[in-house]
Amino acid sequence: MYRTHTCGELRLADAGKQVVLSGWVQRSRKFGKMTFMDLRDRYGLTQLVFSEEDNPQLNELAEKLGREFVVRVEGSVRERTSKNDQLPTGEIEIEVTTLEVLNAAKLPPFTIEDETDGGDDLRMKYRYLDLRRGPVQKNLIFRSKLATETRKYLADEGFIEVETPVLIKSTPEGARDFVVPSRMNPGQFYALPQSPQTFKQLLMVSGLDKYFQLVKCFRDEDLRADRQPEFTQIDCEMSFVTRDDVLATFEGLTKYLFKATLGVELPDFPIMQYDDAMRLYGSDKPDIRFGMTFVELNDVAKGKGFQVFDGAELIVGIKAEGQAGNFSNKDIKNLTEWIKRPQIGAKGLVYVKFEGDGNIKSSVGKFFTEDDLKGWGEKFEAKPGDMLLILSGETDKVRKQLNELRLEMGTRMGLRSKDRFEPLWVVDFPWLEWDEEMEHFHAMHHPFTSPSVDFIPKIMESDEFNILKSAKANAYDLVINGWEIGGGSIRIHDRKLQERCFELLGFTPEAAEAQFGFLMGAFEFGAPPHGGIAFGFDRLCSIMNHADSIRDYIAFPKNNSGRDVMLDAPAPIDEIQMKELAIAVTVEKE
RNA sequence: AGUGCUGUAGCACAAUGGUUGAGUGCACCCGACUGUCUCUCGGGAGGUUGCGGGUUCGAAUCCCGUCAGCACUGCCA
Repeated sequence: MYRTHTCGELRLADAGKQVVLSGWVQRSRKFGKMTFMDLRDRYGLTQLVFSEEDNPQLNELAEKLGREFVVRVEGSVRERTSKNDQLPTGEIEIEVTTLEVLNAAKLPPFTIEDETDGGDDLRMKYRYLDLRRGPVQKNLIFRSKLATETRKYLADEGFIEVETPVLIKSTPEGARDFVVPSRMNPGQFYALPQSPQTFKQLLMVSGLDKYFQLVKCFRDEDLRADRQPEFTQIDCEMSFVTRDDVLATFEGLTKYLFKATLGVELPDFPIMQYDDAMRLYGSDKPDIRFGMTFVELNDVAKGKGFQVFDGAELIVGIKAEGQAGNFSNKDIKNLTEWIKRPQIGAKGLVYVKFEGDGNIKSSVGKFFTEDDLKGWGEKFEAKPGDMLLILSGETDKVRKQLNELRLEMGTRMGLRSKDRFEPLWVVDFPWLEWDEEMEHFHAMHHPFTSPSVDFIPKIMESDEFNILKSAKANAYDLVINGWEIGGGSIRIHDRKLQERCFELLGFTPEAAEAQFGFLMGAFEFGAPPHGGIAFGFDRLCSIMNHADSIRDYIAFPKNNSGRDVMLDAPAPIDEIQMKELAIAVTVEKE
């Protein structure tokens, strides 16, 4: 027998028991004629004691054991003479009578401790050692708990989990597909799903009514701290529902998950129009933990002879409360440099300081009178001590830039508290987006998203650009603290509307039929109205725990360039394999 | 594809805007210690400064290239 107990469970009440423990040697401390050793497993640490006087051979063997040796010990539990109140098992120790080395261990490349000395890349190369560390195990345990609670809630709500295929068909729309060659069909390829979208819609046609799946999805796009090429979604679909039915169900799920795993009671989720989110926050995923909403100045700042503003499509600013005294000219200059970096790309930054003594200072003081600037202040309800930061330019760009500035100022002013979760729904996204370069529309969400009911007749009948562009999608995103956690929509379930949608997206009827004929065909056999949502599961784990990267919640993640550094994958394959698959490599590396 | 930061001992980092000896901490090895638990104390070993080239009397340091890691932009329907 390898063990009667784990390394985390023995207490003072167990004193006197004969026990068997197995685990890894965390660290040993030689102290004169005694040796203390911490034995570790997933459940905790237990101290082992060896004494040269009681058992010289055993003590000598114990002294030889290095870090991470795997051992099995027999012995008796006894009360410690000096206790350790930092440790759950700190009141007891094991007086070892038998010590068996199950496996020796080389010295690990970094210390396997909660506060490791290893850097990220080294830890990823030896991820199996990194995963021995408490904080990393804690993350995976959290993830497991979140998955269990998700299944529990959705099962109680009557959802059934259905597995959908991983080898499917490539579609050119949207993200790049990972592709798998077919040996039995030379020259042909499967694709890995970016999401089980069409399958879950077909399950609705089948009458399964409420479907969910914790499912791996794949996208062959560049990575970020919050983006991996393979990731997990809580994928759901429901029949005979309106938007508000879906929102209610998944607001319920989100609240339940926060309560069950973190003990956090979330407030009710406000619903924000996409247009308002863009106008007030410059983002479709606003961080509403703090205000500092945008105020537009076109009506009061134009026509005064300041050419930058006069030529701008939009003049818009934020108010940094009480910051007039905190930003020197040098600070403002640095902030201006920051926002002019190519990643943000603003042309310049205008400030107005309403100083505590009533003076007004501004970078555009020579173009505007004090009354002008006071007028701006009124729009912001600025008080003495406040500072305005103003950008101008093309509407879309300037909103995006000011969004970055707002978030940066929020961070600097300590307004983005990690203790608070502020969820909201963003709704009524545009249905179509005009692509200037390609000169055609593409779906903002995806081509199966239904337009809002009011727009359906117009879309079916009109080809007028402005009507099409103004159409709203019956789509919704869940945003928490400025992170997009999930998104979904009410789907199209009518063949004619779906055909019209593909037509607007530039598909020929033949191309639409070739790619999505199976779905449109299904719609003709009694498809119910339906809609759904998908949550980014990895992302949900990381935001719930304030992690910087979703990698912390993925057992074996890929690095920045999509490589698994532990496996050293991807890698070339054998000539024989290539031949069998009827494929050839034409370029080694670009 | 682009921009930025980083690369020095097993690990984390230091070394003036160029020259003398590339150091510190952790880990490791040896020794001392009967109540340690971040033990303590004494001693020791450990380096192609990512790689290639250039400038110079002299390069970890400056220049060019390259590779790798990270962050961001594009991209992610």
